[in-house]
Amino acid sequence: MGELGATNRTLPSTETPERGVRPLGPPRSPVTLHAVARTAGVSPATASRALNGTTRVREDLRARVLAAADELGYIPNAHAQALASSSNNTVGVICHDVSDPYFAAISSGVMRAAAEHELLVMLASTFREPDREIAYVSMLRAQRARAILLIASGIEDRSWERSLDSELTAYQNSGGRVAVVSRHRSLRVDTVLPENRAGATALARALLGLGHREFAVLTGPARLTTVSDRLAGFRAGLAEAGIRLPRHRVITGAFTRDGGHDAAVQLLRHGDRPSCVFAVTDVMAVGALAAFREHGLRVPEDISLAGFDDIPLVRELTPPLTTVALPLTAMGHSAIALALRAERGRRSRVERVAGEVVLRASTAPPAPGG
Amino acid sequence: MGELGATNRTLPSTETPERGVRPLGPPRSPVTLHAVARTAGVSPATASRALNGTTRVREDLRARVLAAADELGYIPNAHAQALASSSNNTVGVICHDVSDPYFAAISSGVMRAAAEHELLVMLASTFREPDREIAYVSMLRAQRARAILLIASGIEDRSWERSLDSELTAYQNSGGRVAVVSRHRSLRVDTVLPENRAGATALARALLGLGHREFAVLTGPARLTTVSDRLAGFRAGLAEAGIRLPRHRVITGAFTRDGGHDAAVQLLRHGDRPSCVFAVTDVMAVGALAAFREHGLRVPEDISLAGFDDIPLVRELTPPLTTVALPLTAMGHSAIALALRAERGRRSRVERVAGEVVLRASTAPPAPGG
DNA sequence: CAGTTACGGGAAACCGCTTTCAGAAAGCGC
DNA sequence: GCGCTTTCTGAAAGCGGTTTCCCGTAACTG
Repeated sequence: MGELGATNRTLPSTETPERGVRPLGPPRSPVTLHAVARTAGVSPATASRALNGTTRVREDLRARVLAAADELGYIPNAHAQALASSSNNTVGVICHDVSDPYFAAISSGVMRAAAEHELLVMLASTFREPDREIAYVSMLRAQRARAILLIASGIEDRSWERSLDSELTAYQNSGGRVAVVSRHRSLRVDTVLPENRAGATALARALLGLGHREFAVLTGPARLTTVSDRLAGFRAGLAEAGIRLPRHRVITGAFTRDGGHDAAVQLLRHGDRPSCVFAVTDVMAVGALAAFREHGLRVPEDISLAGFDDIPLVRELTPPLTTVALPLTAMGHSAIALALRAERGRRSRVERVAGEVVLRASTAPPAPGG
Repeated sequence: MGELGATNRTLPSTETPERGVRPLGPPRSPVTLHAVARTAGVSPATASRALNGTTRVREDLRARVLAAADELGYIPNAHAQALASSSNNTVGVICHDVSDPYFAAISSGVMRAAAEHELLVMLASTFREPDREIAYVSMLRAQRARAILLIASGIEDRSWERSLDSELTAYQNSGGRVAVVSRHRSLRVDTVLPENRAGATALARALLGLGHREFAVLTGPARLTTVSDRLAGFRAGLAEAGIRLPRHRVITGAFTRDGGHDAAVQLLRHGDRPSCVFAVTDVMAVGALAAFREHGLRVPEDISLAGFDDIPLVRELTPPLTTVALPLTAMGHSAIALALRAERGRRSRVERVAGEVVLRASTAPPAPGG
């Protein structure tokens, strides 16, 4: 493919005989720093200094350079800059699925922080394929990204995870910074981690406070600490009231809306119905809510439902969802801050963020006859 | 809310003089192609060729190079590659707000297409600040991105839009490709454009078919063709039944959930209530639904509500929203395809995608006593 | 007024890779 | 066995900047 000569208007008959590709202007070659320097009547070195302000430059020269740059429409070549200065201002963000509202909320904070720091964000979506995740880390390494953010990135397969870890370690050894949001990792990386246990325990207490005694939990892949912590925390909360969670009331599903839906369906198939269901993520809860409705159950009259995360969407549901609210946007923001601060020679560390139980209409005291 | 510094509990003593920054491995300098070539006993040129497969290389040499690269953990420097070959594989995507579900759905397709083409996506969020939009185009120019995608990017201010246009044109003149999704632009750019008029007209017909005669529309900024086309299409549909839309029944709000909410509130303040409301985007409809509920109106018993776009979220609402469904993910995918195809010397063009009316429970025949 | 010092600008090396260009080696026909 | 192609390989010239190093000049010192 014709990667070169991207601007060949003059090639008459190579490809199809289409004409008029370029509407206006000649195929002028890109304006380089040298060109700017020449029209300003200074050396490239001076032009560079004037543009970047790294060193004092006589005011009149500086003005001439700036004028020339402006006149020529000079745009520095970021690749050349990166190469020469061996530094750049890009960060990579890797997530499973850009359309997941959980990710969207976090990345909103990431984008804000990136804007504040004048960083360019390279976003990669793995579609939950582990090899893709590794490939992206590799690509970001090639780009010499200043930091890589793994958002809610969990690989369930042990061996894939190993290669991911080694890739990340290699990246760190070459000076890169890794920050993980909302996942525990064995690596020494900056981490923004919700208080999953405590949050789930608090939620359990709140639900107990409503009078519930019969619970079920819809969980995700057990290997993820997010799941196990929330489950453990919830169990701990129930235990305080002497309540145990029977095995058959813990249903595992995929970490998606449909996973929640299917888990809920499976639960209902049992016949015996808990009075209250906790889905370990809001996204799963959304699916569960739909499933309950399909089965003719009213929430919260027939069954209470609670989630975790407080993605914006759950406020629009009917009924709005009780959940453990996490400052998702702030978490994304923190991740960048952490990674950047780390650059200044800090050792990696974990920032824990608390969740807050928000009782909404999806939970209510159990029906008397329940 | 405290977007910054969310919850740092672990701060030991702010800027303490920490040691032991690099946990393992010496600060080995990055492995270059030359190093690979040296350990393979060939010239850098050959190493490059072996790695990239641009030219035939004797099999044993090729093997040695590959082995050396693997052993040394060689990762090419993308900047150097880009500089030397004056080409790269990055595309830029500019949107208002990454957490907007409309964007999320589209960008999901973008990411998929990017993965297929082995492209790296640089994502920029403008937060609806026009200067930011321009700044990002400039940054993407500096990065020599192969293409820039503008997703639902509309600037309401004329003068800002002019500078954006000139920036984009300059980019095109230097060989860049611009693709716009879901916005009409005067520039000669590749465009993926929904059939907003036809979709809205079809929706109007469907609503008329339910028996409605009293309508209101919640619109966005009038300068955006998305808005004006949908409004005009809706009007045209109503006109077929001899119905006109009174001025006071067309309320303008921001293109957001809250904008829809506020517009709905404003509408209700009028006292006289239409039997059916059309929000020009689903996102606005979500806000409107909430507003109706706050005012004690039942949807669809008291008032019907329809949207446009079919973002995934509206299926989870109660009632699910009637809307004009757009293949959002496919649109994002197309945008990349369009931009890439364009590189091969095609002139820019417009791809129109049809919307399909999906009647859900948020619309019903008007109440008899209406 | 001579001797330093400080300051700012230019030449050139270099960042890490790709890609001509030309030469060496190998293959071929006669 | 000789001359001509055909294949590969290596040397070297960039790609477009940044930055070191050095030098000329102006400013400062006694």
